[in-house]
Parts: sequence; C-alpha cells; structure tokens
Amino acid sequence: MTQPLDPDMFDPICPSTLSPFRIGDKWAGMIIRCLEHGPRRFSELRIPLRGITAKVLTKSLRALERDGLVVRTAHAEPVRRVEYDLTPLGRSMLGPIAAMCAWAEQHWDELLDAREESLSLDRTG
Amino acid sequence: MTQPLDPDMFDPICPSTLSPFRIGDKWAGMIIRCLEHGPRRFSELRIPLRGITAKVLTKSLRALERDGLVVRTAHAEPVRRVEYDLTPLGRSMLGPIAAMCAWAEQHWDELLDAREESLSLDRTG
DNA sequence: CTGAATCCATTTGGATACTG
DNA sequence: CAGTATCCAAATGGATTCAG
Repeated sequence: MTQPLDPDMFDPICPSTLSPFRIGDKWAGMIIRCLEHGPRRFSELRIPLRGITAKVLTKSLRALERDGLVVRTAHAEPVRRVEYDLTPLGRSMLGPIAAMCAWAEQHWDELLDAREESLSLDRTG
Repeated sequence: MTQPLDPDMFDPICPSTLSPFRIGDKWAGMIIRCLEHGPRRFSELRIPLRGITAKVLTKSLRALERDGLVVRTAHAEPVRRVEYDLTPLGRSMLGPIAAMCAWAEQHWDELLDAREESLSLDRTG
C-alpha cells in the first residue's frame, strides 16, 4: 500500500550539511524519514539514499536497531526479504525532526548568507 | 549581571551520546546553551566544558561564527578580553534545542532499555 | 537479495608546547 | 588571556570483493 520511495527525495545538490542539526550518523535522519510511511526493504532504502554502500547502510541500521528506533524483520521466503520499520520510539522522533527541518527551511537564507559573508571576509579581510 | 556558569552544568557521568540528536560538532550544542543567558568569555566557556582544549574550543567557536550563530567581540583593554554571544539566528535555535532535550529526557529510559537489551542479546543470543 | 570482510582516505578530537 | 602550531589516535564513511 505504501508508495515507492522517490529516488530524488533527498536533493543531492542541496547542501544539507548546512543544517546545524543532525540525527545520529550521516544517514540516520534520512533513513527515519524513509520509514515514515511504513516498512521498507533493505534494497528499497538504497534508492533514495543515492550511492550508499551496503556496508554503511547496514551499520547505520544496526545502530538504529540498537537504540530501539527501528526493528528488523527477516521474512522466511523463497527470495530473501528483510524489512525495516520504525518502532513507536522511532516514530516519536518524527515530531522533533519536523521541527528541526522547519527551522532549517525557515533560516536557510540566513545560513547561506552567513557562509557567503564569511567566505568573502576570508578573501578581502 | 549574568551568573557564572555552573562547572557541573554538563554531567560528565550522563552519557549524552545516548541522545540521537546532535547540534553541529561535539561541543556546539553545549556552547550554545552556555551562551543562553548572555555573552561569555573564552576562558569562562572552558569551565563547564570540562577539559576542552583551547584548540578544539576555538575551532568549534569559529564554525559557529561562520554559520552566523555566534558573534565574537574582542574588547580593547589592558587585559585581553574576548566575548562570544549568540546572534538572533543562534538564539532562534534555543527553541528546537529545548524540544530535542525534552524528547531525550522523556525517552531516556527507553533508550537505556534498548541499549541494555541489545547488549544482553549480544551475550545470550 | 542482504549482507560480511577487507582495505583505505578523510575527518574529528585531543595532547602538548609555544606566543602576543 | 586567548589563542596558534604540531603531532597523533580513533572514528567515520566509502570502495571493492566475496558469500549464504
């Protein structure tokens, strides 16, 4: 029932590193957002997470599991199939995460301006 | 007028790494909270930031400055005196930060439980 | 398909010594 | 006092190869 993940859900151009907020490791925040609308398979997560390697995705997922934010379910089927889903605890993070994103969106221009200004100061001053 | 910073303002026992949220680098979040009630001097910041080296504190402050979250003011006086203060942009982060802290406080036990359980699973399973 | 294993470059943070 | 300069260990993330 859940829609497939948009491959462009995370704009590769947009320097999200601009946001001072971070969730866990480099990918954790994006993974959580990928799970927002229901469980996802390992290979499914790799689509929007452009170019993440299996090793890194595994490590990130294991960390989320260890912290009780995500559950892993291995389905016994002819073709191997593993799904990851948010726990209630993980889901409870969506609110704060949305607040962080709202702040970042709201202050994006100021952040960009500050960086540009500091760059020009480096050059001229 | 501002009170001196509490040296124990950040409990060294409490594993704040437990919180999945992070602001900038390792120290940025704590620095911002230190500046909540007014400007602070370089050496003043080092008190609650137990054992931070001058180099690391400088680097962290420069990053906050570059992002427009903090301003640095060097006062021309007999004794050298430099103060750091939050910009309006930096101050606007206090809300989201408080939300993150509230979430962490509220779910602390669940986070601890999840870690402990994953540890015991490592041992037994 | 869902990883694990190995190797490697970069980044991060800290220890220490020195300076205007 | 408020840094800077060097050196260094550990962590992070990625590339590549292999496996059940």
